[in-house]
Amino acid sequence: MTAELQQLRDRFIEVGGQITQSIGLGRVLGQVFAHIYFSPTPQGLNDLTQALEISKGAASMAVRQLMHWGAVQQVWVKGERKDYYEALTDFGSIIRRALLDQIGQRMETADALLTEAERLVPSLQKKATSDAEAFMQERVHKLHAFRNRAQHIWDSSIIKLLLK
Amino acid sequence: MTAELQQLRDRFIEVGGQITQSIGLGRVLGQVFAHIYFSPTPQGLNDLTQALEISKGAASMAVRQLMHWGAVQQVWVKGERKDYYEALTDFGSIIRRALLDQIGQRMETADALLTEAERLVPSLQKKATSDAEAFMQERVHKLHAFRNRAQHIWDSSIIKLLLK
DNA sequence: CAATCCGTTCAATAGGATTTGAAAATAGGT
DNA sequence: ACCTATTTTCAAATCCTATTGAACGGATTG
Repeated sequence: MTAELQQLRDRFIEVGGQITQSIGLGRVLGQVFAHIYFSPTPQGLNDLTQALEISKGAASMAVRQLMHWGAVQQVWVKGERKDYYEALTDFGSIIRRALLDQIGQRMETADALLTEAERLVPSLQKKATSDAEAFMQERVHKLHAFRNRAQHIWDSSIIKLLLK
Repeated sequence: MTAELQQLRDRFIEVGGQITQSIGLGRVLGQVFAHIYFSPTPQGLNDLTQALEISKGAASMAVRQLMHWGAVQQVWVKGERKDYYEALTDFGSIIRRALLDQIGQRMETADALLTEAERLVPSLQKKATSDAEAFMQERVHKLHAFRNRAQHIWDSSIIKLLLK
């Protein structure tokens, strides 16, 4: 491989790390995927620790996360005891799974709170509502309306990504 | 305001902080917005520092960020010198602006790299390409293809959010 | 079955991001 | 023009998260 190509590859690894870092997944994850993605041969943990100068633990964790999202798969290299990995390239599926995994629970947390708020707030309508209570009602209501719209947009975007 | 309502409000503030925290925007941002959103009257920096127990600096920065995304607007309270803020409720627009702002540059960075890669890689086709070079070509090509599709999905999702 | 090789775990640490708070800048009032 | 109230800035400190690496467990080999 020419020095030029190697340099390009390193840049991809760097940018991959920046991207995952910036979305709160840690630098290593993106770097590991980029490294494997640009490796013509399956890569073992050793290869990762050496190429990226990270610890075995970090490599192990990153690879497991990537497997969980189907970004990487284990391959069998005959005559070798080590685990080897290669990249999968259906980015749509990968991102879809990662998004569902990452954002799913947060949506549930927010949903739970909204549901509780709805349970509490409508009961106010019966009382002679103070200004403060009426205001609270309106705010919760607006939030609820947006939640429904967001849900819809979210679902249809996810489906789009899912389809080839 | 009843104790129950106050408690609910605090929970929204807490969850708001968790959400912005988890997407790498810092806890304060979400808390400040939630506080203002659930305040019937315009809020000054003092109100924020007291209610959320944060420093004046943090409050100032959070408010400015929120203004930049149109999540909050300054309002004039007559007879007061302080700046007061109230929440805007067009969440679609707010999120759209925040996304464009946050993800925009990253996309550009990645784009620049891909463009450079494309510039470098096609030139390889003329040479007698080694296996390594052919492989690199294929990988860059797949990435490029995805980029185009992602661009399309991104744009149409953004437009959906934009429209009421 | 002892020795070795790998992968995983997790407490400790390093590194980085967030927050503070004092100082500087700005705007308002007299 | 000065004084005061308020906001903004940014270096320093704090807090938190990602990463390390030693210890463990499981699996393979001779």
